[in-house]
Amino acid sequence: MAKSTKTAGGGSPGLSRAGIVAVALELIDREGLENFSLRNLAKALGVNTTAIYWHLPGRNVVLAEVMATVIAGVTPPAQADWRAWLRLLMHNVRDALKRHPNTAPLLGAQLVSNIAASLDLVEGILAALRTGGFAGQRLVAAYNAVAAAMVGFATQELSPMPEDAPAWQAIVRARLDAVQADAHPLIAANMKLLANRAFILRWENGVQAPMDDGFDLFVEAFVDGLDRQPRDA
Amino acid sequence: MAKSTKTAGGGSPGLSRAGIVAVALELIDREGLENFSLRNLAKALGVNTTAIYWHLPGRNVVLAEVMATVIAGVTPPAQADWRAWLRLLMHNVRDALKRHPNTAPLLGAQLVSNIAASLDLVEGILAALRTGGFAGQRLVAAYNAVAAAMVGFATQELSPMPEDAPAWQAIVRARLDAVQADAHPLIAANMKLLANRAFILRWENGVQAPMDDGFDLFVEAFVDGLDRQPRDA
DNA sequence: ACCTGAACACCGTTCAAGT
DNA sequence: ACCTGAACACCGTTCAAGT
Repeated sequence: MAKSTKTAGGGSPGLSRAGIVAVALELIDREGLENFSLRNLAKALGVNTTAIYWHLPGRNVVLAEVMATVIAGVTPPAQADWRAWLRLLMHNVRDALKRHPNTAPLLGAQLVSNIAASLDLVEGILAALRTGGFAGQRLVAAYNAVAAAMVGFATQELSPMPEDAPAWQAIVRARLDAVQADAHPLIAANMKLLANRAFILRWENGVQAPMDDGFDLFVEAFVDGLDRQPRDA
Repeated sequence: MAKSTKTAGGGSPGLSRAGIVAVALELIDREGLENFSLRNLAKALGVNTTAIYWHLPGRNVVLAEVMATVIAGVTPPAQADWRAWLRLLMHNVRDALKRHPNTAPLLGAQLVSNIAASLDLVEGILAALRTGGFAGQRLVAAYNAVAAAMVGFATQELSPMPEDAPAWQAIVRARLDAVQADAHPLIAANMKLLANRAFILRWENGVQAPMDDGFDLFVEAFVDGLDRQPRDA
């Protein structure tokens, strides 16, 4: 366990903001968000914990920067088909989170991570909706609906499981085994299709048990429905 | 600061599972999720921290139970109009989170809280979708889409702000002030409508700055769009 | 059965001090 | 300018001990 030469980028002096964030993301990918701490991060960097504070003001900012790198590049290039653009955006966000699923809880649930999103993304969504005919107050409402839809499915699909997976699996399975056909007929009738494939009834997250069908339906429904809403306030 | 007689329900011996959870929710409502700890909870209960462990196995279970009480009662009674049922469900979830906004991050982003949802809710969603004509694999896909839509908007709208609100507001405002009309024309043109009213461009959460228009459009778009999707796989 | 008390192995952040 | 070291005020959880 030697020190130094661990800056990931290979900067000359020692630490750098970008290097710290890169190692933080590696650490979260490997060990999970629950096990991430500035103390562990400092250890991985071969440095004293408090050295981080010279480059970044605190833990929340580190996490915001981590999320910013995760969702960098999700904004599709402009195109005439605004519905296709929105679909592509939603898929890009999900794909980005799939690459770093342990960061999923940081997106959406924390206002901190709002700053992670670029203004180009905001402008892109507004441009797509403007092409679609939305303006004024309706443009803002549609923007908020898109922003929510963009992260709503994937953050839940990919949210991490409890630490002790086997115990968790046992609880959910016991719950499913106890389902009575008279009280919950549709759950009972579709048990094989639902078990570990549906929210609330699963014991693995989207990494092990992807919900592609549900996501595709969600995207199609949302974009189709958005196109059917009135344009002006 | 006397001890005992703080069980909220007024149970005879001392602590009770329900009493602990009730006080935990009060504490989170009052002080926020960031400042919630089992040690604070024990103090509020007038008891040693480790006494909680006799009634509940750990922090995560306490939080799951808290969320269960928050979303208890969101499932609407069955009705013939399945679209109206879904709309009502989505509004009920949002209303429940509005009553306890500090718990919003617990819902959706944490697989733990999955167990907070009742099987009646699952059965209700399946029944509504079955009435709408969904079956088999498409039923499961539609269920997952509904489950995501149900919590996706509200959890983000109501997610808490960073602890030091003024500093946060300053950062977001500075970002908005720096918007250039040539680089981001639509943001610039709609600045007054967007500032503090849109995701990424706000500095207050849904408690201070509700997003009613965005939520209503989200609900209408999703339900309309869902009704337009093919029913069979 | 229900709770206390001590202990273990951690946290984020501040601040003076080094180089 | 950049990092170390000590210190402060916390955490969740385990486990033996009390009553």
